[in-house]
Amino acid sequence: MAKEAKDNSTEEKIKNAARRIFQQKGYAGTRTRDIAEEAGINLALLNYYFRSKERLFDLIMTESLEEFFRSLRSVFDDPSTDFEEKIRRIVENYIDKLTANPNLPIFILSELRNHPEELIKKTGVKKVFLNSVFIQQLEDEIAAKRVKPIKSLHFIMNMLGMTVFPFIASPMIKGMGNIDQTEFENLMQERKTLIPVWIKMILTS
Amino acid sequence: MAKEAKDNSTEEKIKNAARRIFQQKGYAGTRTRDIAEEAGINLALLNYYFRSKERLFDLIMTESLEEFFRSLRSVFDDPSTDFEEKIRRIVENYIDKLTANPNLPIFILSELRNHPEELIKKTGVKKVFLNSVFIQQLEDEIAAKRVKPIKSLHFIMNMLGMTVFPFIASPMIKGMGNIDQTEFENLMQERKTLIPVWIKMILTS
DNA sequence: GTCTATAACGTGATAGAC
DNA sequence: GTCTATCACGTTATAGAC
Repeated sequence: MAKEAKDNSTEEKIKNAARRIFQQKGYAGTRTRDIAEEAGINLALLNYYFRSKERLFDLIMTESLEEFFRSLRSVFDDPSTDFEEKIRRIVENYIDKLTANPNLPIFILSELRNHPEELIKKTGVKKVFLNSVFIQQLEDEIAAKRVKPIKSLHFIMNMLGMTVFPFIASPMIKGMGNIDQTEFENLMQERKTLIPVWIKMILTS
Repeated sequence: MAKEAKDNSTEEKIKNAARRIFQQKGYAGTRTRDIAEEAGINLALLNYYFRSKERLFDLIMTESLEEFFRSLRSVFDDPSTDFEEKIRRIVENYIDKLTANPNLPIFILSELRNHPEELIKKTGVKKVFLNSVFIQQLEDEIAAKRVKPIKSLHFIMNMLGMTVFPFIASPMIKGMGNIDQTEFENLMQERKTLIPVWIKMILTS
């Protein structure tokens, strides 16, 4: 073997630790010592590889955004699926990603509070949504009177609200329903099929 | 005048400054010096009145939770309004409160990440929701077959998701739609009447 | 590349004059 | 009650040996 597996290199170990802790505690709440300990390395190595806490954070944030929006963009702009199929895929995609990584949305949205303009740019969020095939298909459905008129932003807020909000509020939801993590995840699996049905009801009834 | 107006007392000035900054930057991201400056007083006074950053934070958090859940609880448990009326009032109540205080949900939910158990207790969230008149009315509607069966938690996630999520994600929403704060608030006003209609569609169509 | 030791700095908190 | 000055400590970052 000429090289180590990427995941075991020191650099990757630090990045993985940093990702976990930054996403859980946010930038200000994270100490570089925690990252070093989580990575099983010495604190000095963090600065050796990444120069500073801030640069490491920017790297993690950029990768998180990139990784999260890339797959969504591919669904939004897939010309080979119709409107309803896209809804199903988007909901499924989000629920799978957030089940695997429940802290991601609140991490992104918390940090967004403090650096809105700059992070919005990085997400490329305008291109992903406003000019997407998906939104065009929604407008086509409305024009053809196959669905009732609705503003694109209202539609998006409904779909993302129903899908993403439960993850953001999961401690609250679990408290309200007296359920544990497993039961919560089961509910979210149910929502994969329920949300597209509900959205269709909103658009047609 | 025997007493100063409450809002102008030094103690209140510090509390108001602390509320603004804690809610915007979170506990870890806030420096006591920022609070002092925002309040227009000296740093030492903060400790004179509130003993420590942590005690001041606990006070702000407790009051934020209390203030936020008290009015909701009164709607959830009002025996004089029917099911549909409660939906309208809850949505309206949330949208009004969050329009006035948009940082509140992400503040609470971010800090909840780090102290779930303890904050859940303070909210009294179990009593507010699970045993509320509102949820009982939902179950009655289902039993009487006036609405289709739906799990209470799914129902709550939908209602809160549609209502609260846009505020949490507002920088993202504004970026997506290329809209400013005023247009965003107009959309939220529209949602006051739209969301109850959408929820009804989900329950009956 | 990796470590130990430490410098440099920021932040929460307090002492003490007024 | 309010201020200035300062302490005590924790954290980021670096120097330097290996």
